[in-house]
Amino acid sequence: MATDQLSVVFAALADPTRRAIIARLADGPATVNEIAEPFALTLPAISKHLKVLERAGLISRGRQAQWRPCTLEAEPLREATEWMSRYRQFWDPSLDRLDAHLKSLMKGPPP
Amino acid sequence: MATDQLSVVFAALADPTRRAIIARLADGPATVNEIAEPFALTLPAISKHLKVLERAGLISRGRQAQWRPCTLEAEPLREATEWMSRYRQFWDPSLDRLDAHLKSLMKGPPP
DNA sequence: CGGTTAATTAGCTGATCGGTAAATTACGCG
DNA sequence: CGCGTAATTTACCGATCAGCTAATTAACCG
Repeated sequence: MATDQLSVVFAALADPTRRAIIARLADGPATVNEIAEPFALTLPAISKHLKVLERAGLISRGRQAQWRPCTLEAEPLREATEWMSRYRQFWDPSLDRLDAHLKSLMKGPPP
Repeated sequence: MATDQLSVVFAALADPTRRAIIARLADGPATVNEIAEPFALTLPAISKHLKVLERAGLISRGRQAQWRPCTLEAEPLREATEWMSRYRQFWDPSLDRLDAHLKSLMKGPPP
């Protein structure tokens, strides 16, 4: 894909397994084995997904003995949402410029 | 990446060239040559990017003589935003559960 | 019809991705 | 120390991706 942060974040989200991991971490931190449990994947595969999420800044990792608990870090989601919000007028009818214009017209014509 | 629609949309957004194309189309429809003009890429490369955006449902294409004008279709952005909004509480302080709890406490303890 | 312009398709290449199996690191404990 | 458990790293594979050049299709114009 590319090297800028936003691209890395979107690329990380473009995989159902990684989105499921995020969903799991929304319920609280978890170890790698706990995260891997629901998936029909090997541990190394999960480890790679976690690395992708970490590079995107979407998770952080602690260190407790031999466990490395993962925690959701949602800040990049804010940036991604921010980028998309620039186009919100194109899909949110309540923010459509024409819609707003028509509404202002219906409130009464200018003098 | 994967085959579900959300993955396709995120994958499409995970490229700066494609995001720039979206930004361009926010100013109105454009032909392929117009879209390609600002980039140091060949036309076939742009054509491929447009196909990716089209598969993601982010653009639609008309047909006027030999021109194929592209139009922004932002509906998938709504779905993507919707998915991210599930985790909004993790980055938006005003939506944080603990934050809300503390605020309600400060308004005065229950009887 | 032939010529021009717009855009796509075909075919190739190098890079990256997602997965596995096997080896390795790191820690806790007897 | 040696063993078990957690997790990562390494090495490798097939598939997909992003880019190019060259060839092709499609539509207009004279």
